[in-house]
Amino acid sequence: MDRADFIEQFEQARAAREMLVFFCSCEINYSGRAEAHLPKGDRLIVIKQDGVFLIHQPEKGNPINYLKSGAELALEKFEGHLLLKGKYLPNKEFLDVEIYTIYDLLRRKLEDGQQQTLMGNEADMSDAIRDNPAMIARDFKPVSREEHTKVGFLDVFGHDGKGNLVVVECKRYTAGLSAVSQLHRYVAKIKQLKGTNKVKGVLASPKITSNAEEMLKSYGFEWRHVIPPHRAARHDKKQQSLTNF
Amino acid sequence: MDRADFIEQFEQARAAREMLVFFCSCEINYSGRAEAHLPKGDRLIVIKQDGVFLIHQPEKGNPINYLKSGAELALEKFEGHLLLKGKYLPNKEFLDVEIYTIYDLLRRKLEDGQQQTLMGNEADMSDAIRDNPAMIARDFKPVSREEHTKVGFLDVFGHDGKGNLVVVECKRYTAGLSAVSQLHRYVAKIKQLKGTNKVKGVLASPKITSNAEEMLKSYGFEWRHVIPPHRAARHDKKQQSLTNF
DNA sequence: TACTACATCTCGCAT
DNA sequence: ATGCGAGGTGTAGTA
Repeated sequence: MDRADFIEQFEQARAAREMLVFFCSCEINYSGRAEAHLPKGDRLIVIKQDGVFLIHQPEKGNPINYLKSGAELALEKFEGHLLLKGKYLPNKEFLDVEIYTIYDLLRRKLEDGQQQTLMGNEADMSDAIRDNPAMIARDFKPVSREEHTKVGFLDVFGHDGKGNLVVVECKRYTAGLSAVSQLHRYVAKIKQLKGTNKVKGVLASPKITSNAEEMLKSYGFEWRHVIPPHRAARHDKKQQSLTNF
Repeated sequence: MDRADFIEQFEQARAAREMLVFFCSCEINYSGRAEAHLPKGDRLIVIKQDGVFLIHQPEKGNPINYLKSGAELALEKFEGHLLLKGKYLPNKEFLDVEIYTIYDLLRRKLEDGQQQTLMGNEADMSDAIRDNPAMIARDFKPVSREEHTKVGFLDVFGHDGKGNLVVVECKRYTAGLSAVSQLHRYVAKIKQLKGTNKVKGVLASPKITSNAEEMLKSYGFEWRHVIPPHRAARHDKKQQSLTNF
């Protein structure tokens, strides 16, 4: 594509707050949270209406370079080719793209005010536990869920019939060492805050690594095998009837 | 764009392993690690040569829906419109896109074998500490760096002149509670493994949150103010001469 | 703004 | 394949 034509398309797209995507050959320098350089190659460049700036290589899922929403963009001529300069000032980030060839370009105003509905996240898991406290223990009485406290963010918090406070940490996937550390932190804080040692820690997840289980036991905590609601719905019909009502 | 034309373009692009991007109006269902639904709206769809499948709304940086490299795609007619079905079998993930209108399309084989060079990551930071151990303590002697052990991944490990083992955990940015927990885990493991209590924990980062600092002190650990190399290069000329050699 | 934790996290590396 | 931790993580929610 002709250089002057590209400049015009770029300016019009930005002025109209349209989405702009193009294939090009380019070389990239990033400076900000790190320093990075990517030699010349073919890429897809996406510029969104809100300033989001994405550069994708032909493989792999993540953009190789990017700036966040709110970035400012400027296109200028530079030593016989084009220089597309992006900056995101809040983080002092700069993304400079030397563009050698523009192959193809699309631009369009996209209309989309929709939000995704999602189920099966960690909040849904703590919901299920609150509604079926027997998952944790016969005598477990949850009193709060997803609560931000001075202690931190407790997934489920309650007590049992023996005068123990109970802290439950949920993980949607295999719980590892960091999950145990997190639980340990919460339990320690609760002990300190309430001035008691009668605090139990429970980790609820569909799976746990052997190292994590060992560490969990060394702290005197317990693990409960809990399958997140949406997966229970597909893998276990009985579980579904428990968790979805 | 005409439906039959789109089908042909899609099939050709996939057969030739080209990158394919298009604007469309669509409705999306995802099932796999969670269950999600996104009502009809305008989006950018990107299909990469390796099967990466990205759907972007007109704002925000991350794709609203996606499948990873290796996904299989199939396009079929469905009740008067088109259905683009993606599946990623290793995780039993399914991404179905009902396409109502195709606005524009680009496809091209992109040639790019380049890799990004990056400096200023955590490894560079542990390098700098290894080369300037006085950053941690006058008498600190590093013996290893970036080492995978049974204990975990130790950024810098060494000893001081008083017979203490020293574990250093680096963070490129503000260290929070989880960084302290991580350090605590490493120190505990080292104590257990070496059968000694003479193990010191040091957290090195440019910043630390107040809660994290409090927790750090309660464990008897210490914090060192360390600026990652690439930022030191821009903010402190003296630091540059130390760290870049 | 600072702080915290989730994420359909992704990715690389080592076992 | 699993385990583990980094990431230019991004993003949401709260104090």
